[in-house]
Amino acid sequence: MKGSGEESGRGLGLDAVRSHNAGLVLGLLRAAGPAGAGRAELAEGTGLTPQAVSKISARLRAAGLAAPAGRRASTGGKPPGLLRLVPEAGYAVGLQLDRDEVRVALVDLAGRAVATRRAPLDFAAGGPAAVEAAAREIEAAVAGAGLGPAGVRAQDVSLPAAGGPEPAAHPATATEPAPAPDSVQVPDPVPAPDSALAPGGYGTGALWGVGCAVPGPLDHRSGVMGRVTGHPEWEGFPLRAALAARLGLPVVLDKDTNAAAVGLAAESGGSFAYVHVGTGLGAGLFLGGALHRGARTGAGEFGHQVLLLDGPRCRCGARGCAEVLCLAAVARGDHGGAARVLGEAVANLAALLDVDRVVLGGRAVEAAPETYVREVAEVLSARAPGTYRVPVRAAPASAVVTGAAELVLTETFTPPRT
Amino acid sequence: MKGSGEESGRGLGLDAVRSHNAGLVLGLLRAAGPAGAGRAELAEGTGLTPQAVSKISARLRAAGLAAPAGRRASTGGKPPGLLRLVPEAGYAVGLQLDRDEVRVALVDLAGRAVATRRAPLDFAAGGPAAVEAAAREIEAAVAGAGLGPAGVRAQDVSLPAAGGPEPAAHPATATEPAPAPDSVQVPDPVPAPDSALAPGGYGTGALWGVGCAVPGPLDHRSGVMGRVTGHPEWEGFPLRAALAARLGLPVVLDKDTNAAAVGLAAESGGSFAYVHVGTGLGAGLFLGGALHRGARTGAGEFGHQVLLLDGPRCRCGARGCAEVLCLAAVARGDHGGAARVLGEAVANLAALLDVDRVVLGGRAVEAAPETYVREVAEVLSARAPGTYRVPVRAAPASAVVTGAAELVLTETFTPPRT
DNA sequence: TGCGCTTTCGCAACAGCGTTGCTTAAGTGG
DNA sequence: CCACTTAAGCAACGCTGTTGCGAAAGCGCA
Repeated sequence: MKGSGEESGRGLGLDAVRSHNAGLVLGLLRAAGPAGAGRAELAEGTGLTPQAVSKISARLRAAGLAAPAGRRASTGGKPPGLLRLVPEAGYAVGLQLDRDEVRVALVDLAGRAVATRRAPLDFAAGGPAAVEAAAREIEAAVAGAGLGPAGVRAQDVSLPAAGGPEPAAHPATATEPAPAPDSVQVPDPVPAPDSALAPGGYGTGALWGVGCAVPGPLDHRSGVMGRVTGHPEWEGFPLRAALAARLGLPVVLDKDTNAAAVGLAAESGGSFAYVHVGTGLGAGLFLGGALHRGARTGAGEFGHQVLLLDGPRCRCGARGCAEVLCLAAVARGDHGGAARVLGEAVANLAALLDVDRVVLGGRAVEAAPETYVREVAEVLSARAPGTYRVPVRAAPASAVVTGAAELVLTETFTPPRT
Repeated sequence: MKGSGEESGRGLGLDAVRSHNAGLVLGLLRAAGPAGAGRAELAEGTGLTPQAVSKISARLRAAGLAAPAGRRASTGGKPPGLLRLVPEAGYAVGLQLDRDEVRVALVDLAGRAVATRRAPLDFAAGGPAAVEAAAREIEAAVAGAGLGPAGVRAQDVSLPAAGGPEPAAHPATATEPAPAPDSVQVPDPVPAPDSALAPGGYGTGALWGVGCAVPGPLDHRSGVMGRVTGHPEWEGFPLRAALAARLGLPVVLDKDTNAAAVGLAAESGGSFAYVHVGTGLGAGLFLGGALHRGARTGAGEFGHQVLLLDGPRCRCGARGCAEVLCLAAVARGDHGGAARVLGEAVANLAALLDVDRVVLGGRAVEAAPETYVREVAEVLSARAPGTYRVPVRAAPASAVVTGAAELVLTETFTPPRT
């Protein structure tokens, strides 16, 4: 009955305030990286009082999510004590079920993948088989990283670091209280969306949940699959519930394009579109600080916009869709032509939504990233009404898996708007 | 320094909680209409405790924004006391500056226009002249309705009701404390976005502000005009500041399409697109409970999406824009053809954003509303991927002016999501 | 008519949020 | 060596929604 917003009623209580502000501070800490941030800049960045930041920081330190990170040089007074995020305080699993493979990424709170796996997948075998295959890959990744039910703390294990080596510049008073190393707490299987920072909730090294990214239509709220093109056997399969039951973890289900968008938003914020060129054309829309899923999780159906009235017929029934034009060019190996068609479609989108930037991804883009970025940017600047140029870049191939993990982490972090 | 969110920092405080919850209750009261609503359903609708609703209601009654509205029949226990919105507790001015006329609507808290005016406007005369003309119309409308600096209370004056007669069904214990009838408080000229409900803020019958809707590009945050097509003399004109200085009232500036969308959202909520067919094609996007303006108030540039690659050249420089195709048909008098082109563009939009419904407006639509609604709905259902059909309807011709006033009122009311 | 039941609703006490006022700590710079 | 500056925390405060409980008010059955 409290402020934990159901869906229609969204009355706020004190807990909502605490959760929001803590998420804001965590978002800033995350953006600050291992160097950490001072309380003054946290206060500046959040609009809160320094004293409020102190109280929130104390709660975060008590929860093990933040730790002191030394002091910065003085600017004439007492040098500020820095605070940093403790990345190994929690992990999220990113799971990508694609048409031919399954990918898994174990991601820490800083957003870094500490373990990744990929394996072939027979998508046509249907939901239960895919759940089983995914669960095995997840368990292997978690076990390999030294986490999971066995209960070994993360920092005791040497992990195959994905990124570069961490700049170990913490000459600090490492007062990290080293919580009881005996067990790893697994959160409640039922998702508790905004109570992540309740005192005592979660534990160091715990798995916070699984974010699952799949292509095709689905319902985000219920976690049930829709009619995946070419795979009618998936329609109506309750993928989220099946994964949650199999793994004993909270699961968030979303389209692959949405997962990538959420992941990219954690890096840079703002409002933008992630455009995916794979089996079809799709887009993830991050607008005004939040992902836009639409009324029925159908937003981002970007490929079936008509670009050429009376053009060739598309599998969707219409004529001259961007998808049929673009994929025909890809099939010919004409990435330049595909990119120009894509550019027109993206320009339509950019004009309609006034996005800050555009990020391209998907297998076709990975095949020739420079071509796509160049051609799309070209069309965009030719079509832009004013002098403003929308930046275009390509996403890494891992954007979807990593973003899937971010679906879980986003519930705790509130990214600072840019 | 408090929770009144600037732009980047959005730390919440108690005041934000109060403001949000009060807005939620006011939104429900507004939706309930003159019949009023019981405390239990307000608690249900907000997710708050009945006791919290009681406290909030007491504040609203003290502020004059809500009043008792009798009792509902018992369901076996003590009959609930009803609460209703007091529409005459405040007014907002809606101002529409179009290319050939100025329109003004004085709107009460219930969203009803209690006075309207329209007059020719020489848009080419530039900003200052338009401001002066608009100010005169506003003053005339306010004086005619018995409000304004003279300070006559609204309920003492017979108003030219725009809608039907109000169903006077209030057999209640009218305990309305009748605040001092001597003066009408005019709010601070500097907008105070979310402190509208501070005890003692605003007064009964007061003007809360002016919402100004104009075509063409502008910056919502700064209130400065951009390059209006065909009227370069408007570029850079600080319309919001000029109006605020001339009128001594807070002013909100936005595109006409956005104003209409906000106004329509107040009626029915949800997420939808308002599509305007006038001098150009534009759209107002109400997504996920909030208007989407985009990074530079440029969202809704709906007309310059390319529908026909290598089609006829548009004034924007591209080829085959929806606008050039649609307006060519309108110029021929071929509303059916224009509507079908519009339908394709709307279908692109609906697929991309997964909206609940589409509302059509603008002069071309007013000329043949049934044709546009029918043809657009036809294209939409032909292109819809699933069985879901997006409802299409036409907006009244007053949608933009009324919505402009709603730009002001929205800061106080939080519409319940649907 | 009387009594039990249901529902409404407000008073009073409460826990928890960020804020304010003030004190103490820990550096820099003349 | 002593102002001066900046940082950080303790304590009190105002305010939020919440909880507990009792009074008020109508229904329905004996």
